Amino acid sequence: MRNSGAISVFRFWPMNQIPDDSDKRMIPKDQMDSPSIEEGSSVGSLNGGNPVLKKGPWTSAEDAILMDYVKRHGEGNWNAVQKHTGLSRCGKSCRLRWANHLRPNLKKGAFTPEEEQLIVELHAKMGNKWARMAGHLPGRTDNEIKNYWNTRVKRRQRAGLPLYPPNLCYQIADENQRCNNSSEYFYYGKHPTDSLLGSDFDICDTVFDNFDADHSALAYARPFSDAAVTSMLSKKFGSQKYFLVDPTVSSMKRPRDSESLFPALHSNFSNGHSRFGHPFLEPLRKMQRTSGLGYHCDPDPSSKNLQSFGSAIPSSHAFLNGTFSASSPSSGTVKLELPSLQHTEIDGSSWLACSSTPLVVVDTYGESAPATVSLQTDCVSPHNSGLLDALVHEAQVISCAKKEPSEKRLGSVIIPDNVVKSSELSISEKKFEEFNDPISPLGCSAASIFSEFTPLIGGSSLDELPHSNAASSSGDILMTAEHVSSPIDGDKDILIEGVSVQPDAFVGSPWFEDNSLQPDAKDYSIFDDAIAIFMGQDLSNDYNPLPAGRSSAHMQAFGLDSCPWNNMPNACQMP
DNA sequence: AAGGAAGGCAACCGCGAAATA
DNA sequence: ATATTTCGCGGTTGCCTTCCT
Repeated sequence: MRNSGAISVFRFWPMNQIPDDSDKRMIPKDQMDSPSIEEGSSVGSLNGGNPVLKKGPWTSAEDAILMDYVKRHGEGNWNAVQKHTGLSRCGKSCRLRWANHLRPNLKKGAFTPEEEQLIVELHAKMGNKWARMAGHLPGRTDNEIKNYWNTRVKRRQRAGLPLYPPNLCYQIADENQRCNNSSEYFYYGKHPTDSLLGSDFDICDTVFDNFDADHSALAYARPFSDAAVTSMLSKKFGSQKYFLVDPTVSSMKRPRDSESLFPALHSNFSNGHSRFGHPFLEPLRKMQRTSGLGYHCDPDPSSKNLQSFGSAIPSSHAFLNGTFSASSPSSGTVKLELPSLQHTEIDGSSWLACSSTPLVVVDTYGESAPATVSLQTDCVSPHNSGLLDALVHEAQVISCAKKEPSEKRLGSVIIPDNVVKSSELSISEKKFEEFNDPISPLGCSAASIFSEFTPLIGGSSLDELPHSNAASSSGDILMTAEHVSSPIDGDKDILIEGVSVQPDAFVGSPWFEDNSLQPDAKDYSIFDDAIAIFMGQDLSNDYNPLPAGRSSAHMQAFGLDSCPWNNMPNACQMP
């Protein structure tokens, strides 16, 4: 029994995990001396008729017993395992062991780059739905994926990199545009609430099949079912599971200071202004209200500007990295579960009811009284999804609303006219060329964005590519680049980077519909806003020094001497 | 070489949904 | 219809290994 069982077990172990003597290595010290841990001794001892269920690492003998049981009885009815075999393991533990280690066709070992990419994409769309993600990765377990992701989060946090590759953003953006044109934007249920119930959120299995490492040919990406995701997320928010804020990780374990990791956030904290008036931040507001975090709820509507967000909302990384930086002076621990590109709201219906929800738009410049605007977006807004396409959609909304400049009706975000007028940011093709200059700081920085999915030469991990390498290796065309410079922590500039994309990614999109030949600065500003969100780019840490004159000129133009985000779109205040 | 920190992995726990009695 | 059981998922923890100082 013991020998044969052990042999059969070993078939499923990778070479580096053969559970021979290593079993003992894994045994906690307090169990090492216990006879029950020895091989073949896992048959439960009875303690007053109730077997003492064993915990901790499994021995090969236990594995053999479990496998033998499954062979005979099949999977399921895990609680019966202990009864039939005497194995001192609870059914739960048996199921877990089987699912994660013993079942056939398990793929062991490190994830391949393809798998890693797939995980990233899946996570961008699904969030922390490990089991579902595992369904897209044959031979991989949810636990494996989960561990991989958690490791990735930590690793990229340390590196100050966004969790999601930019090409994901464009893939979604491009696809959303296509779907928008075909009137099947964002949800597929008969009614938004159908999918809101979370019943029919399915990721198209073909989405990632053709995902190419060089991201030159973006596969069809079915747009997210934002409502379904909303359901998922709202559930989490409803249970106060927000982003994970782990002060120990964030403030103690990070080798880099918090500012460098979440510079945008930091800058927001520093300046009290958020760059993004994104409604997905509202849940965090609520969270803060209840958690006592830094958010100051100002009852005065006139003060409902971005300062509220600025105090605690990570404008980029918090959402892009899936974890909330504790660089903020948060005094408490708030759990923020969400995929990096997802946001949600506490009340899942609030955003869906967008058509009837007036938004109070506050001009942070104080040049106009708060205005109530009606959303002119499609009723089904992606705001609630928090996914990539949601952000893209919002940017598109902004862009579309631009067509009505006199009313400043921008859906959910208002771009102050004066920003554009005074920004000197009209980007010409010449500027593109300038920014595309690989020598220029921006060129390098922008290109660095794409490091993640830039094929490595001799590298083993997609995560390890240094920025500088990517800068030169990226052959993408830098479509837009915009500097917004402002002193951050002294002489640091914030570089709001343009994004290198596939040239056709936005051609024909609302971004350029009206100004395809000479896109104005507003388009790019909007575009970059969204991109900056997507990228989670280390806006202040990955900054690249600008030429002094240029920098100062922009600073003056934006009036950013004291606040780098002053020119940012005003937030819409949800009632 | 030693100690500590970080990484990585396996397993457990709590909760909720589904199935069953 | 209700209570109980089973199952599955996601979050978290603990331990070992590896890396760094």
